[in-house]
This record gives sequence, C-alpha cells and structure tokens, in this order.
Amino acid sequence: MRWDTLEEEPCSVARTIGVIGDRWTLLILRECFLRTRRFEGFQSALGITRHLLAERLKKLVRTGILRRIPYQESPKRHEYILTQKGLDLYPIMMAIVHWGDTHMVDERGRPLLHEHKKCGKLFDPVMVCSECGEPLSAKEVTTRPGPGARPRPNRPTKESESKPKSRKRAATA
Amino acid sequence: MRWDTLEEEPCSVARTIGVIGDRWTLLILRECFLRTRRFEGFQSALGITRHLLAERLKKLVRTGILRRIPYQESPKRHEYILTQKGLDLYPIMMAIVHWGDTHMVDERGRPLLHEHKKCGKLFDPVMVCSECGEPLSAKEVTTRPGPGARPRPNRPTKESESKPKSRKRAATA
DNA sequence: CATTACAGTTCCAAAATTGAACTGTCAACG
DNA sequence: CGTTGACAGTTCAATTTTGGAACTGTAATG
Repeated sequence: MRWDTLEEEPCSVARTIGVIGDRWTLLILRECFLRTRRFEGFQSALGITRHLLAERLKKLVRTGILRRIPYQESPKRHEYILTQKGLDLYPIMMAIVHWGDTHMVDERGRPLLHEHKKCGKLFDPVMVCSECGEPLSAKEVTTRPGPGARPRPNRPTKESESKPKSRKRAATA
Repeated sequence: MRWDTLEEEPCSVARTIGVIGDRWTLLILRECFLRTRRFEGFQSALGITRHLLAERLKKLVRTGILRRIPYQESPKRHEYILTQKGLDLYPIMMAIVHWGDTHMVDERGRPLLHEHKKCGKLFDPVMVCSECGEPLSAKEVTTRPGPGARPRPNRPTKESESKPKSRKRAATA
C-alpha cells in the first residue's frame, strides 16, 4: 500500500491513520497535548531526529492539525499549536492513554493522572453511545454501509480470484 | 528512539504506541474488529506483504492482543482472534473512526455507520468523564504526576543543557 | 497428476529512518 | 569585537524497514 493514498480510502480508519498513524506523529501529538509548542521542545522531549521532526510537523500543518504561528520576529520563529481539528484528536489520545493505563502499567502504577476541571475529580475516559449514553463495547455494536460506502477495492495479486469452490475440511469450529 | 524500548517508557501513550502504533498494526486491528480472522483474509483485505503480516501478527499474539487458535488439523491452520485485551482497544478504534468521520469524509459521507444493539440506534461514540459523565475536551482536563511518574529521562545530545540564561527578545505574544 | 487454498518463509531492491554535522540569525558575554 | 549559545531547520552517508515476488509445504479437488 502506498501511504500517500491512504487518505482516499473509503474508510475513516484508513484515512485517519494516513494522517496521524505513525509512531512519531502520535508522540508529537502527545507532546502537543502536554503543551509543547516549539521545535526544540519536541526534539529534546522525544529524541526524534531533527530531519523527521521537521517533516512530520510540516505534514501536521499541511493537514490542518497544527497551525504554525510566529511568536518572534528576527530571527523568525514559530510555534506549532493545535487547531480545533487537532484538539478533536483528544478522544483518540485519551483512549490510547486509558488502554495503556489498563494494560501496560508496571508495579508503580500510572505515570499520569487526569483531573476534570468541571467536576474536580480524577477520572478515566469512558466511551459511550451518543444516543443512549451507555458505555460501548465491541460486541454491542454492528455496522452497516453508510452513504460513502464503496465496494472494497480489489487487490488481487494477479487475477481476480473468483469462484471459491466449496470444499470440505475437518472443521474444528 | 528504539521502538523496542518504547513499552518501558513511563508514559501510557508511549507504551501503547509501542504495541499498536504503526500503520499496518492499526489496519490489521481494524480488520479484526470487522471479523477478519485468517492470514489470507488480512492479506487480501489490506494488500500488506505476507512478510510483514506474519511479523505483525506474531507481535500481536506475543503482546496478548490476539490469540492464535487452531481451527483445523492437517494441515494445521490457525485463526487470530481478539483477546479481551484486544477487545479493549475498541474505544481507540472508535475514536479514530469518529475523527475520520468528522474531519476526513468526502462529499459522499461516511463509509460505515454504527448501530448500538442495546438501544437500536445509529450512534457516534462520545468520550465522557467517568466521574460526572460530561463529555470531555482537552481544555477541561489537567494532568498531574501519578504513582508511576518518573522524571523525564534526559536526552541531551551532548551535555545536559543547563542554566538557560535570561534573554530579552522582541516577543510577539 | 495438475491445480487450488492456505499459511508462511526467503531474498533482493527500494524507501524510510538515524546520527551527526552544517547553515543562518540574533542576543548576550567578556 | 570575537565567541558562544539558543533556535529552527537542512544536508548527507549509513542503517533499518518495507515492498515485491517467488518459493515451501500440506492436503483436498478434479
């Protein structure tokens, strides 16, 4: 697959992954949510090579997730701050954090706690149904094609493999 | 950064990304949630090279996200199915889908709709506070160190950069 | 016996990433 | 005035990771 065409796939997961779905980009975004704004800040916090950092920041600006704003004239310097589109990535970040908190902590416990300003409590993020408000789990959800659905693009190696002739096997399930 | 040590960082985002944070792994997981279970299924749905697919599946099994279960003897064949730990990735997937639905759709609209079996309605996933139930946004949350917090590991290029001497600039902000 | 399905493995070329040095502006230091 | 340091990149060779394609092996089908 060519990653530069991922954004055109008829799938919101693929499109999103095309924009933010690589290790460095995700870590850069983590830093953004932790209020890092400048090149050197990202670089020293992450240890990413300057080359890649420049490249990734450019892409995030190009895709409208970060805005590049001058904070100083002569020499010109810019800060990278999250746009609304970028801020909207927050649920993804929180979902990632929460999974890590649940399944990847060591004996010490969580590295970071989150406090909800509105209610003043330490909390966990919970994903709920917009219609009934109940927490969601994979098994309680079914999918159906939406208006933007398209037939899965064929990806045959050579020929369209067709007519899967029925065969009997010692099926275990 | 060496990706193989990412899982030991004192950060739940880094640890999670160390396990699932690359393009192919995320797409493989999408397929898992869409009920793909077999090697050929993943391969033909994604167009991933068999080499990488084998490698990624091994890692997902090693990290306890997938279980490899025989479904046929002679020749031995296995299916890859999500463990509970894997199913718990659902909020991450839904958050990704929802961001894509919001920011990356074309004129046609969403490729896929989701129905909540419990309430029978098409829904969007919403991330709320576990304590007060209000929807979360980045600006309403503050963080504080948790029990597993550790000082950020220094990553100086050569020497610890210290004593940032005060300087005045033509600050724009 | 030839073909197909399935689940990998092997190998080479192409692409991405790393590490380290280099560019350039400007302020502060001595 | 010359040097150093902060900052934001850019450049380039050496590695590492991917991609593409073919190959291995079992077993059922025709």
